[in-house]
Amino acid sequence: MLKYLDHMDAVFSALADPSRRSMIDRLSRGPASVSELAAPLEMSFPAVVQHLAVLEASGIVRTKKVGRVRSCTLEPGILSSAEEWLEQRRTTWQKRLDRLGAFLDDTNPPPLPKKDQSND
Amino acid sequence: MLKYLDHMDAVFSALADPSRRSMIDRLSRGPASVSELAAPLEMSFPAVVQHLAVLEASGIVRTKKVGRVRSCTLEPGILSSAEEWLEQRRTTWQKRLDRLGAFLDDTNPPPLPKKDQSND
DNA sequence: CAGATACTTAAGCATTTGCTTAAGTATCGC
DNA sequence: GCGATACTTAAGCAAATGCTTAAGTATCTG
Repeated sequence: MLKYLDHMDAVFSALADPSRRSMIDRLSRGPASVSELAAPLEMSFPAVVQHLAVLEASGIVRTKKVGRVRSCTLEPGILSSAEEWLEQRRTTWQKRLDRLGAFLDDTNPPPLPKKDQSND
Repeated sequence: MLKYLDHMDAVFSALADPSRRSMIDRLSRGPASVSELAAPLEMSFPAVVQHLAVLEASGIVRTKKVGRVRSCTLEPGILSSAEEWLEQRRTTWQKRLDRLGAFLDDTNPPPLPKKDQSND
């Protein structure tokens, strides 16, 4: 397997598949066995196991085998890290817009404190 | 190109590549031409154009050609939608933990405030 | 107009991904 | 023990991905 230079690669790659997102969705409601994760998915059991391996490699899911059942749980911190990456870029963009707005306000001061519409 | 059943596929797939994330990062600081996006990336120009096409298909980036220069801008709403998907699952998980905690508090009042834990 | 700049398009190729089937192995319940 | 259950592992394959080079086409600049 190829090693990810950036861990975000693994996280966003794992999130990029609808079957894997459905597994995450299921696990957000509580731990589940591999069979439970597989039940709603229309694919072979080994295919589900492979998806699970991707989720586990990314750190999104942790599993632990008890007897013959593998129990899977969500690791919410990893989802947070992805959220933070997105938030950071989005807010950088937003701040830039705010600065631009302030600059325009300074350069060209507000003429009338009207609320409804501008005309002329 | 294959049509995505779920638009989140396109968004998270686009985010899964480090070159594309670096392009998003650059664009979060303001609009840029394709050449500007390509400059820090150690790959051929057509490769960058292909990455840009992925970003544009996902809706994360919008582009507009002015003269011979294609100007690229970030579409922050798409990043928000990805953020919301993650937040929703993470908070569903968190709420479940909170409910579980409340249940345990009701059933079995707190004995000792321990901080350590080990398992496996 | 001519040459430089900024993409654009097409073809090809190695690797990765997402499945499949066909085998295992390791508990569990009687 | 013995069959059912719950995975596990391996091999194979079609399609998608991430590049490449080699050619375009516009649009500026002098």
